[in-house]
Amino acid sequence: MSGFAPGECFLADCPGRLTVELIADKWTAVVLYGLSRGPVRHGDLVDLIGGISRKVLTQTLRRLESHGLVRRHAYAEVPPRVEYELTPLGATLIDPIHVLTEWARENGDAVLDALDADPESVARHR
Amino acid sequence: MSGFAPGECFLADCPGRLTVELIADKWTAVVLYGLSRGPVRHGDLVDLIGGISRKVLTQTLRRLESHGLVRRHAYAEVPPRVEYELTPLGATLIDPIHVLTEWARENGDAVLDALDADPESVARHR
DNA sequence: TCCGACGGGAACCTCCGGGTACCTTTGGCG
DNA sequence: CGCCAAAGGTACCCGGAGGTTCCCGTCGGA
Repeated sequence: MSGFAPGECFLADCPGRLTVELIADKWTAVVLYGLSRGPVRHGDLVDLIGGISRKVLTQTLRRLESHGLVRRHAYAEVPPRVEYELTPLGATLIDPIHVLTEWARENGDAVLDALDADPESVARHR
Repeated sequence: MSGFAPGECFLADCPGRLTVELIADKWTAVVLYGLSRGPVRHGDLVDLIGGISRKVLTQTLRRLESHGLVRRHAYAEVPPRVEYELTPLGATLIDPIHVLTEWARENGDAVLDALDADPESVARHR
C-alpha cells in the first residue's frame, strides 16, 4: 500500500479521468484489444469479439477514430471492404489493457468466488 | 506490435472480459483509486472524487463489495459513520489502474489533439 | 433475374445509470 | 419541549446508451 500517490490524480480534472472516460466503456477496451494484432475487418471484429452488435461496434470504432486511436481504411471494392487498425497512439494503449487482462487471469476466480460466496451482501442493507 | 497474444483472450468468455465488466464503468476505477491509501468515509469519498453523487457512489461501493474488492465498516454511532477500504484482492487492482493513469499522463494530450484536429469526423456521423 | 455478401445507417425499443428528494437516528440547542 | 442538523441510505423518475430490425448500395454467381 505504498508507492502510490493517489491523491495527486483521479480527482476531478486530472488526466487519469480522461483515460477512464476513454476506455471505461463497455466495449472500447475489448475492441482495442481485438485490433491489437493488426488490421481487422468490421465483420470479423463482430465475430471475433462476440456479443457486440454491428451498430455499437461502428459507434465505438468511430469514437476511437475521432480520438486518434484507430484508423479506418475503406476499400472501393464490391462487396465493400473496410479495415480498422490501431494508430501508433492506439497501440500504446494495448499495454495498459494487457495489464488488466493479466490481472483477470490471476484474480478472476477470486472475484467469482467472492460473488457467489457473498449473496447475502446484496440482501443485507445495514 | 509483437509479444501480445491477443487472440487468446478478450473473446467472449475469457477472463479479461470479466475485468472489463468490473471496472469498465464510469466510476469504478476512480473509486478504487480513491480508496488506495486507506479507509475513507463515504462522504469524504464524495468530496475526494468530485462529480459523483452519493447514490452512485453507494451503488458502486456495493458492487465492489459484493465482488470482494472493498470492505464496508458501519459504526453504530450517531451520526452514522461508514468507512470503506480495499480488501487485499481489491488492492491488487490498484497497479493495473495505476498503469492507466500513467498512460493518460503521457498520452492524454495526444488524444485531445486528435479530438480537435478531427472535428469534422465528429460532425460527420454524430 | 434475383439473391447473397458487407458494411453503413435510420427507426424503434428497452433497460439501467444517474439525479433529486425524502427517510432514518439521535444529540444539540433554541 | 420540540425541531433541526449530520451522515448515509433509498424510492422514484428520466434520459440516453446499447440492442434489434430493417433497408440501402453494388456486383458476381446460381
